[in-house]
Amino acid sequence: MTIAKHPAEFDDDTPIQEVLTWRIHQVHSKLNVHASKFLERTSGIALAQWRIMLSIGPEGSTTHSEICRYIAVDKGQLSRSLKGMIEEGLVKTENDEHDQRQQNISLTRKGRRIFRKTLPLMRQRQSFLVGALSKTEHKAIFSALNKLELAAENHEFLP
Amino acid sequence: MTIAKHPAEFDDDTPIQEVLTWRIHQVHSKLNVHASKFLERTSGIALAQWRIMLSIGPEGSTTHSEICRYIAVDKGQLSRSLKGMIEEGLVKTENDEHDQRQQNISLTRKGRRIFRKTLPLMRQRQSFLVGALSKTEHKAIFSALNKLELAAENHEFLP
DNA sequence: ACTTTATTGTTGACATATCAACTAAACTGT
DNA sequence: ACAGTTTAGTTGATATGTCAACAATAAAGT
Repeated sequence: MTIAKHPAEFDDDTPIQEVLTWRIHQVHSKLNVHASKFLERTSGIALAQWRIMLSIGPEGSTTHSEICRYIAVDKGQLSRSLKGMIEEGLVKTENDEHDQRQQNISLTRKGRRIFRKTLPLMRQRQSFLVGALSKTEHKAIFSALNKLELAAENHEFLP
Repeated sequence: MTIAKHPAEFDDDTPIQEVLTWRIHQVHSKLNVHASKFLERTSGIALAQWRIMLSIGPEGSTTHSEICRYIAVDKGQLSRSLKGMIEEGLVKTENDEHDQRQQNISLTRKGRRIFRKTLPLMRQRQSFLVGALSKTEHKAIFSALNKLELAAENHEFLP
């Protein structure tokens, strides 16, 4: 059997820095830091909060479970995040008339103000990041991500 | 100002599913789940533990700070992870003769056994994932990730 | 020599993620 | 009408990530 000769040589001639899943992990982490700082400084909100606000939208109202589906966040996590956001006055909830189990969630005036301010900034940021890529890279990274996602969901490779 | 008309429409005509950083977040998360399950089932170790073992290598010995640099993990986190791994008998430490501050970390016999078993499996997994990509996509995703990483580290876009 | 600074690793505090148990309400099928 | 099942959301337990304070040692500057 062949064995990595030195720390972080994942394959005989492939240092860990060139292992795809590792790269995704690293870049994801840095993008996260970047987004969090950016949001913190421009709007004083957390990344998780921004995603939730984006799910709700400035006018609309949604429910917990819709948000969960949309941004694929754990419902427990969401419940706690929303609690914080209500305390901060970003969102408000009211019980649904027709289904006593669910709540309609919407932005408060303050939440809307922040949303309107933040959306174009986040768009600019996205343009800045994507602007670093060529057309080819841009297309390729999306289709590559799609394929990786499918492969990761595929149980074929899970014992 | 233009505003998303509906939940999760990040840009006028761009649903959140097509926002690059969001896609990276999602795919990363699924790859993480996949890797964790895979490691759990094949070797009974956690992803963080595998990364650490990979940093140490089967023969070599390293220090905390080297591992931190290598896999970019927090030193506090690493300290705790190693404590667990020592309890589980995967790694051992001994004080460095020349520098009383640092410890030399190496795999135990058991750790080596698991490492040797796991490395080829993880390579296979990587091949499986990367095998889903075309040559073009493969090249493009790496260069795209590099550029995104640079852009994210760039402070130009941080207020 | 000796004061200052930098590095190594541990620990505490706190935020975030993941998973599972639980209650209440709504739906389903008989 | 009503037993069984599903769905909505809350809460608890536990793991992981992030950040800062700290003690011990080493290295650098004077």
